[in-house]
Amino acid sequence: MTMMGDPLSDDGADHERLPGNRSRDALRAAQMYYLQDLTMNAIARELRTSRSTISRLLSLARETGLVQIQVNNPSERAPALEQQIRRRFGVEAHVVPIADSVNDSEVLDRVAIQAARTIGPLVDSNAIIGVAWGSTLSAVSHHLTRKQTHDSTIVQLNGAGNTQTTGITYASEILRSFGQAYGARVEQFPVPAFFDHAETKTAMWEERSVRRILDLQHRMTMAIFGVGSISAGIPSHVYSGGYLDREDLATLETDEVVGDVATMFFRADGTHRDIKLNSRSTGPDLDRLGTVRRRICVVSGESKIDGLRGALAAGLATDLILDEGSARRLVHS
Amino acid sequence: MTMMGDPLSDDGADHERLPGNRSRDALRAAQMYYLQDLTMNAIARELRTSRSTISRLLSLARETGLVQIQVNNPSERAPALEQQIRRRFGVEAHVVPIADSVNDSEVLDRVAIQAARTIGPLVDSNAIIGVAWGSTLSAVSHHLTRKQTHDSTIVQLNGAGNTQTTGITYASEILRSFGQAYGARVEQFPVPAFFDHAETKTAMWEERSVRRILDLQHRMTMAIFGVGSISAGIPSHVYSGGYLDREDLATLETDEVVGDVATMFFRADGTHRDIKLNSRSTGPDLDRLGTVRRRICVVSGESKIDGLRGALAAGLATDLILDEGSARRLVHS
DNA sequence: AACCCGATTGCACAAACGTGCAGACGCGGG
DNA sequence: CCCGCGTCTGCACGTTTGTGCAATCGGGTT
Repeated sequence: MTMMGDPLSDDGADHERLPGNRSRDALRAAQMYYLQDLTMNAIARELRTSRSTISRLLSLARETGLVQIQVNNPSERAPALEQQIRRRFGVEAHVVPIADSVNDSEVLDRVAIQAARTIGPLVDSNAIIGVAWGSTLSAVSHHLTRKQTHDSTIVQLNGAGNTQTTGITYASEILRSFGQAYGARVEQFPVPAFFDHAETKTAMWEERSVRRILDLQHRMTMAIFGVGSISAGIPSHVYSGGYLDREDLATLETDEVVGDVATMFFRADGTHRDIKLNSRSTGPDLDRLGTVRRRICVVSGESKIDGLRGALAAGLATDLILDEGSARRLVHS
Repeated sequence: MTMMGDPLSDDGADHERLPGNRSRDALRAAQMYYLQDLTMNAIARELRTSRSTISRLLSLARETGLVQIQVNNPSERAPALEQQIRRRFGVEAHVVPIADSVNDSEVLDRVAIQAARTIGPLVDSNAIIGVAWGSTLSAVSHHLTRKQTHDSTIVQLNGAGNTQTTGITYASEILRSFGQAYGARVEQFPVPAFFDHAETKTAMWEERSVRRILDLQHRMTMAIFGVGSISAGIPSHVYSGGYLDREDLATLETDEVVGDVATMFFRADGTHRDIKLNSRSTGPDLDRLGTVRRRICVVSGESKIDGLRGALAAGLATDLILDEGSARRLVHS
């Protein structure tokens, strides 16, 4: 059989180019597949192309957010764990079901996928979304599903430079993914994670280029972050990646820090007064963070539980996405 | 391998019975399948059961509305046909893509499936939903996806009795399906489709039992109906099912009727003054119908196009779900 | 015209999935 | 206790779907 030119578009009138003619075919195919329950074979016959093309069109439709699949947690009779967490900690919990047997890196991956799909529907136009960085957020960023929005902005929550690398590529990759998925502007925060001297921070915070970012953060409608936990078996990026020296780590211990969100530290009871490092950290003021409408915390792995407890005590999150094992440990003790 | 008792519920604490323990497993499975992209095999291993069970659990999850798949029509750059219809007729169009080659009964079926899935997301709690009857609505009713709502009511739009059968079973099956799918009360309208004497209707309309239904109809928040078309190749139920005698059909012609919605007739220009049969019909007053917030008209098959044109001229619908062929004929002439 | 390079297609095969069927289970009645 | 009946399970098979690969297309450049 020989080729024929673009057999799918049989209404060949207007050739608008940007939306991609392909995406219209994807919509057609998606309607037939998901709304009419035809098989790919049937669709292929009807659109005069091969089944594999349809398979690929459907992939496209899913990836670009044309098709949205949501699993709704029928409110009241949600799984026991989620209810308990909501009652005890006052956050909306999304527990990711995972058997205990799976290894940590797979847990992270699966939590990340589900987090990405849970976040998707919550994003809407004109949003200003603060995004932290770290291994958790990195994993999430790889699985975002696309969603078209107008005039949205992704803003970096805290600096990422350190003494060894500028950290820029790592953090900016994460931001870029978010921006691309939601069609949003990306605003990086080009400062180190920690200043060496608090005075430098004070000075920088007066710079107009910095104030622009701070202003965006001030107007955030949504924040997305993981937590760091000092006691973690595998310590977070922050505690091992060359951001802090021996002396810094010592002051954290003295200050009874249990964890951090976006490189701002807190204690087990949620307080953060007088924690020395915070005055040099570029993360958002935690009191102010607590006023953001929607604050989504993603946690994977039981080792982060101490940090998580602190973050919850501090009321940093409105929504919590975490694996089942951690959820169990959170309530069962 | 031998059986073990209920291997899926490993948290065997509370045995609430009504929600069905099974549905919790279905939720778990659905999350793993649709949100974490695991294969059924992997899920089966993790939940210690067979892949086929997972397959069935997922079916359940879809049927009961635990999983909702929606294909969104990215607003502005919607297919040309839908835009044209919206502009020319002022209704939100949902065109069901179908090649011209398929036969009429399959068209009906596929329009019905897609209609059911389009309606689903629009239904919400405290709704009062008026539902007509006819072959189109019957087909739709077979494909509704479940959705939990509180305090919703399904109310029959027009009587269904005729001289040969009471018509009750047919219409009531449709209503029952809707009620079950949305967890709603069902209010039947136990009157014939047409009274023999207009005075009887007037009298009945004063009865309290009837007034209760009329009152519900008055407070409708949504109405769902097909259209009848007199010129249809295959005439609608109404025109051939023993509801009307030869004389009635003659007066329709005299009155220049082109079609009906819920057994209320109208002309090509959308008017319905002085159409004699309407005074004996039990359908809703068309002027009043036009004030319902959401009015969904489902049409399949090009033969109904004349009736449809009349209905659109009368402004009876806010949303129109129809097959591609009809949509094309609607705009291309 | 000849060439090249990335995008797109259909093919073929492997992986994943749906479903009829027969056996196992739980429960109530004889 | 045994039997019957409806429900649920896993198996086996056929169907449906994903994907690496080679061929083809389109359009831009030398």
